[in-house]
Amino acid sequence: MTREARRRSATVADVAAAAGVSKAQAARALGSYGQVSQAVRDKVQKAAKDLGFRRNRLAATMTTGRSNILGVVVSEIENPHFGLAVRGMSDTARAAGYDLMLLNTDENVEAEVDAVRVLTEKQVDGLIVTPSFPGRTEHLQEVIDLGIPLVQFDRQIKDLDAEAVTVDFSAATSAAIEELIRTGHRRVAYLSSLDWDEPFDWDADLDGAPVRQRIHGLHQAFVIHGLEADPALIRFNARSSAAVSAIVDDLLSGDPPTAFVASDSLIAQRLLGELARRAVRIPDDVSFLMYDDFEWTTLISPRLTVIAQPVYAAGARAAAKLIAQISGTPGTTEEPLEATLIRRDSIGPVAVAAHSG
Amino acid sequence: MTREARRRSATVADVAAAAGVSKAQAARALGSYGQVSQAVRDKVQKAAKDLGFRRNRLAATMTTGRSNILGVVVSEIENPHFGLAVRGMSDTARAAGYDLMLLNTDENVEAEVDAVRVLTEKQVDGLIVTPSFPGRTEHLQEVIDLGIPLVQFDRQIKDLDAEAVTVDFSAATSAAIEELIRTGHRRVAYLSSLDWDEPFDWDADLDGAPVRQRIHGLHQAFVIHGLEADPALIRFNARSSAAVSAIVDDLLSGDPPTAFVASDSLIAQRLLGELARRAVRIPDDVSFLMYDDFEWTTLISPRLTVIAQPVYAAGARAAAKLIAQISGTPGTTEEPLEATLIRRDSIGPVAVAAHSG
DNA sequence: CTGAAAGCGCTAACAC
DNA sequence: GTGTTAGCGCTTTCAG
Repeated sequence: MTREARRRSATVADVAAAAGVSKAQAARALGSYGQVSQAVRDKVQKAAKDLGFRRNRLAATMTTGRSNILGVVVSEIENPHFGLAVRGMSDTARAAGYDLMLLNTDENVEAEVDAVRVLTEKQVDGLIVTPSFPGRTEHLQEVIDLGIPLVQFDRQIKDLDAEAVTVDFSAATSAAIEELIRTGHRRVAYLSSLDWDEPFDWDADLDGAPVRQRIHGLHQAFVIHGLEADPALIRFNARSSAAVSAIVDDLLSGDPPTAFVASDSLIAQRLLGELARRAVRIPDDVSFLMYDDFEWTTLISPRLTVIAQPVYAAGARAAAKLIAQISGTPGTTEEPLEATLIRRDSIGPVAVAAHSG
Repeated sequence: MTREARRRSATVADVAAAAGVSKAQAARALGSYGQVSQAVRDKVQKAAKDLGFRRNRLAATMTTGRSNILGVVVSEIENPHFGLAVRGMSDTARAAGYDLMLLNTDENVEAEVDAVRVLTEKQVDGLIVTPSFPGRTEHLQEVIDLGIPLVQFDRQIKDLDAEAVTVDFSAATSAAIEELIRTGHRRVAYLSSLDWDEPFDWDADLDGAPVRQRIHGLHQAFVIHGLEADPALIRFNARSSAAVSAIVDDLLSGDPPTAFVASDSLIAQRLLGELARRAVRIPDDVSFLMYDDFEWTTLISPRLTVIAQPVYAAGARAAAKLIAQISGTPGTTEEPLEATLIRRDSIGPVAVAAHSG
C-alpha cells in the first residue's frame, strides 16, 4: 500500500513524440520561450495534458545553471522571530518565482558550515544566512568567492563583503538604557541565545551580531553618564529554560541586577517564568525589557516595554536583495530598518532596598 | 562588486583528470561508494581539495532519481505552532540526510496546489502537507498516483490514502468542554483560522481538519448533556487582528458567548487583545481556552487553561514516517500523540448576570 | 518557425 | 579495483 514504484512520468521527448514535433519545439512550447507557432503550441499542450506531463525542473537547472531556489540558513526556526522573517522571505520569493530551501542550525557553527555547503551543492541561486559566529567565516567567504550571491540576515559580519539586512537598534537601545539609568538602574543584565563560551568583557569581539550593537549601546549609555556597567551581567547561551534558570540563579546569588534585558521573545518568556517562580516582581523588584514585540507582551501584567523591530519587512527585504543580486539588478538603496522603543509598564524605578550604586 | 560571473567549479571529471584516474573511480572516491583503493582515494581527495571541488547534487539526482529533499507545505509558517513543527521535521530530516524545502500557503488552496506542483517538479523525494481544504484534493491524489510518498500533517483528509500525523484531541477536548458545561457555560464560541466561507452547521463537512475533531468534540459534549450548542458561535477565517475584531464585535452584539476557545496561539493573542480592549474580564465575564501551549500563557493573568499538544514530536514523526516511506521501511506503529488539558485559571463559572441558558 | 545534436555533472551498468 | 560507456531530462546553439 505504501510503495508502488514511482512511475517515471512523461518527459518532453514523450510529449514531443505524441505531438509529432521535435523535442526542441515541444520544450519551447512547454516552457513558453522562443518561437512556436500556435498550431504546435496547441498540439503540444494537448499531448502534455494527455500524458500528464510534469516538467523536471532539476533537469532544467542542469542546463541553465539556475535553480530558482533561495537557500535560507536560520539559527532557530522555532523562534517566532525567524518564523515571521521566513514568512517575509517566502512571500517575496514566491512573488518572484523563487522557492525556499530552509536549514536550521540551532546556533551551532558546524551545522551552519554544513548547511551552507549542502545548499550550494544543491545549486541554490543564492543564500540568506544568519551567521552564527563571527569567528568562523571561511565557509561564507568561500560562497562569495564562488560568486554565489549571499545576503547576511539579522547579523552582520563586517569582514565579509556581502550585503546585510539588519535592523538599526542604536537609537532604540540608547533610549531604553537611558531610561533605565534615569530611573536609577546601575546593574542591567542582558541575556542572549548566542553561542559564546569565552568570558565576556566589553571589548569582546562579537562582531556584527545584533547583540553586539545592543550590548555596545548599553555600554555606551553607561559610559556617557560616567557610569560603569558590569560585564558579568551579560550572559549568553540562553537557549533553554534550564540554561536560563541557571543564569538567573547565578545572577541573583551575588550582587543582583536591578533590570533584565531579554534578547528575544523566547528568552523573555523563559526569563519571566524563572523570575515569577522566584516571586521577583516586575517592575517593583526588577525592571524588564525585551527585544521583539508580540501581542502577548501587552497581555501580561505589567505590559512589557519592548524594542520592536520590523521583522517581516526585514525578511522580505533580504529576499528582495538576494533576488536583485541574482538577477544582476542594481540594489535600490532603501531607508534603514529602525527598531523602536515601545514604552509600556515593565520599567520602573529601582527599589530602594535593592539599590547598590 | 555584486556580480562576478559565477565560476563553473570543478567537476568529477576535472578531479579525475587531476588525480590521473577515471571519472568513475573519482566519483566513487568522492561519494564513498563502491570499491576504491586507498591510493586512489588519497589522490582523488587531494585533487578535489586542490581544485575546490564541490559536488553537484542535482546532477546526482538526475541519475539516481533521489534528491534527498523533503517538500514541506505549511499554512502559516509565522505561527509558532508550525515553527516548532518544522523544527521537529528539520532535526529528523537532517539526521537522516534529508533537507527541507518549505513552502507557505497562507491557508490559500491555490497556493497549496501550486506549492505541491512546484515541489514535485523539483523532484522532492516526498511531501509533508497540511491540507488546507478538504474540498480540493486532486493535487494530493495526483501526488499519490505518481507514487510520491506523502504524509499529511496536522490535518487529515480521510479520502486520501496517505498517512497522516495528527494529534488526538478527543479526550482533552471533551474534558475541557465538560468543565465548561459543568461550570454553567452554554454558549461557547470557537475561533479558527481555517479558510471557510460557507455558513456553518454541525453537519458541515470539515473533514479532517483538527478543527473538525475539536468542534465535533464540543458538539458531542453538549449533546451528551442534552444541551444544544449554537453553531453561530463557531467562527472561521480568524487570520488577522482585524478579522478577530470583527468576529468579536459580532459575537458580543447578539446573545454573547460566555466562553471563548481559540484554535491556536496566534488567534488567542488577538482574541485576548480584543477582549481586553473591550474590558471583558477573564474568567469573571467570559472563560477562555486555547489550543497549544507556550510559556507566555502562564505569564498572563489569569494563567490560561490550555490544551497542549506535542508539536515538535508530531513534526519529527511526520518526517520520520515520510522517510520510512521513501526508503521502503515498514512504518513502525507508534502510540498516538495525545493532547492534554492543562487546567489553569481562565475557566470559571458563568457570571450570573450574563447567564442566558 | 523548426529540428538535430550537443551537452550540463553525475552515477550505473558492464566489462576488464 | 578500475575504466568505458551510456544515459538522466532538459535547454541550447546552430542549421535549415
